[in-house]
Amino acid sequence: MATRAEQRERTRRALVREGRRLFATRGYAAVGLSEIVRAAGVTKGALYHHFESKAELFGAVLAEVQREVAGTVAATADARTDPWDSFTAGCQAFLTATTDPDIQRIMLIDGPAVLGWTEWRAMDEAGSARHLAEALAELIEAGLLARQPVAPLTHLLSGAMNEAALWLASSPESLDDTRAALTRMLDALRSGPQPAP
Amino acid sequence: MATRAEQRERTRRALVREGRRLFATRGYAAVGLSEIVRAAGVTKGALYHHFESKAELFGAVLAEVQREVAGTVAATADARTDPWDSFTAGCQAFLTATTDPDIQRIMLIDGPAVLGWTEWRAMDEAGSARHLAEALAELIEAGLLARQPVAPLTHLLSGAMNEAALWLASSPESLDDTRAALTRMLDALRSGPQPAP
DNA sequence: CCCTTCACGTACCAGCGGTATGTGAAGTAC
DNA sequence: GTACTTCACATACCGCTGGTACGTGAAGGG
Repeated sequence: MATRAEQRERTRRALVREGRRLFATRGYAAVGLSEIVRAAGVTKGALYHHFESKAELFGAVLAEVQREVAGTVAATADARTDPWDSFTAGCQAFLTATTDPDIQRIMLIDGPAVLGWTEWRAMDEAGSARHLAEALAELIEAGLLARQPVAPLTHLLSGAMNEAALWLASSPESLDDTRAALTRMLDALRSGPQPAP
Repeated sequence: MATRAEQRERTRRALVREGRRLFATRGYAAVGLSEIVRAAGVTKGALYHHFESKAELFGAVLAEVQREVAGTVAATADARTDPWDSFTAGCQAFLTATTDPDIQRIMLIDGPAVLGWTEWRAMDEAGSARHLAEALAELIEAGLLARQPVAPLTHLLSGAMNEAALWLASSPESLDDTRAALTRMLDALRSGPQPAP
């Protein structure tokens, strides 16, 4: 019917896809493995052949989500030429992407609790947070931000946007206000030659 | 041996105390009820007489932690007379308090995942986040911050400090840099008459 | 054609959160 | 004092969960 590598890939994809769907809608703790394997059309033997634990399956799901968000942010930022414009556009894109409740549940709510904050941070660093750190470093080099260590500022801004996105999920009417507040905060940090308003 | 109210209070305190200790050191999911009740010197019957579920016990623990942190922040802020000084000192106090890994695990890592973000937010709002919102409102009234909706800025700053504290737990050598970055961010937001540096 | 490998399926288990019920001391009315 | 009620637990038990040991049949290699 198919080669082994193909079959393996298909099963793995099905598990990650259904796991993601269920984890997103009901949360990591509330969904059992039996439900996941049933939805994926396989058994627990298959799941434990691909993943060492329930947490590792969740890790694969989270990695996928991180890649998507990072891709969206990078695409938005790369579409701009002006460094500062690229930076702020990337931040707004991140805020938009992470306002999706499904992404939130996996990436921001369950992620740290299931994998531990350290591992979660490592995955975030491999995703959108890396873009943020690089962008900040470039802005400092270009003189648009005060010269300072990049890491603390990265975490401050990353945390600010994460929390803002979570809040927006329950207060969507505040989207414009929050965008404005974020822009105000970013602009306030700006130094050096300002463009005409 | 004792009145019923006294006994009840003692048992409840023991459960919350041991629950907090175990949740803090090993995380909510990794510690079983049997271990908690054994440490508290009671049985599961006692636990379920006081709390409706494991999650509710965790909620009581989280409430206690929130009260402590909020108390520390309020005490620090109230000790200053100048509004802006009071505000920044409160923020730094929050950063210091939440750098404790035990507090982090309960308040920032497991809290949202166990209780759900909405309920977690409500408890945060009842704790230190309320002080933050009030302080920001006063600063706006005093003309030290640009007139703007308070809620978005509250969440941006709250998230920034939460994430910074979590990061500091794994990078304690960056404490000074992070404090400086936070101060820089807060000062950047300031408007109106600046004092002489 | 045979042997090995591998991608699962099957059967099972310890331990978990949660519950129904028992029990004895603390409180209460007379 | 005594009979009755309330309450703060203890005991015994259950369904279900994540995890594991082992079986199986098709794919791949010589």
